[in-house]
Amino acid sequence: MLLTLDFDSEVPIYQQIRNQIVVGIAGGRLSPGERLPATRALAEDLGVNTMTVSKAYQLLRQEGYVAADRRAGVMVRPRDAQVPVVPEETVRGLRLRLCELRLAGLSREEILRLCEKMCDEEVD
Amino acid sequence: MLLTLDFDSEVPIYQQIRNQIVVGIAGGRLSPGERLPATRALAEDLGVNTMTVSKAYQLLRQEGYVAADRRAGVMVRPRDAQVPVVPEETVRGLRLRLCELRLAGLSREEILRLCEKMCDEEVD
DNA sequence: CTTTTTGTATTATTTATTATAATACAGATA
DNA sequence: TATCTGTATTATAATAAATAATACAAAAAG
Repeated sequence: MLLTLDFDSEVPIYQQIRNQIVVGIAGGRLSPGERLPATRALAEDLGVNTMTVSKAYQLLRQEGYVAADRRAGVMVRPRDAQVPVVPEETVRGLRLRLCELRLAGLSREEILRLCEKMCDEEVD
Repeated sequence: MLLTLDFDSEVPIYQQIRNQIVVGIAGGRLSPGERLPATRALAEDLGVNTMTVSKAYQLLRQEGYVAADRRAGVMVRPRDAQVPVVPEETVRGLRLRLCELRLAGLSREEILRLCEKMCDEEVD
C-alpha cells in the first residue's frame, strides 16, 4: 500500500493516513488479517513523526477498522468481525458530497453513475 | 433556514455553517437568488462571533455557492450561473464515505439505494 | 538472558488553526 | 444623517496538530 500525503492540505496528516487506509481496505489493496507497516517504519517512510502515525492507528482501532496486537502489530480487521454501526458522520459526509455534486451541475443520474463506478472500484 | 451547531464537534463552526448552507441550497430550502441572513444577525442568532459567520460566507463565495453584494448582502447563486468544476475534495470525500459504508457491512445495492434516497431528498 | 521490535505513554515545545473581542471603514440605502 | 451591508484590522485566547526525545511493557528472536 502506497500512501501519498499532501502537506499543503487542510486535512490533518493523521486523518489523511487514516482515510487512505480505510479506502485501501475497502478497495481490497489491504486484505483482512494483513499487517500494516510498523508505526516507526511508516513514520520514517512518510517523513512524519511516530506519534502522528500512532494517532492514525489508534483512530482506526477505535473505529474498528484494524486490530492492534502488541506482539504482531496492527492488522486489518478480519472479515468475520463485523462493524454493524454506521457512523453518523459518514451519513452526514455522504449527503454533503452528493449535494456538492448536485450544485456542481451534475444530474441525479450522473451522480448515481459515479457512485456505482466508485462502488465497483472496491474489488475484494 | 434553521442552522444547528454542534459545539462539541471536531468540525469547525464556520465549516458547519458552510456545510449546512450547501445542503440547504441543494435541498431547495434555500432558493437561487434568496438572501441569506446578515452576518451580524446570523452570528447573534447562533451565538457565535461575527467573523466566524463572515468566514463561512467568504468560503461559500470562493466556492461559487453564493454571491456577496455589498448593497444587498449575501444571496444564493442564481440558477443560470453554473459552477462546472467538481472540486477534487468532493470526489475524494465521496469515495471515502462510500468506503466507510462498505466496511460497515452495507452491500453495494444498499449503498446505492441510500445514495438514491439522498439524491431525492434534494427537491427544488 | 540479552537484544530487538511491537504499540503506546509521557513530557515538553512549537506551530497552526479556530474563535473571540472591540473597532473601524467603504459602500449603499432610507 | 443615520443605518444597514460585508469585511478588514488588531489583539488575544483557546484549542489542535505535529514534532522531539525518552521510556515502558510485552512479545519474539538471537
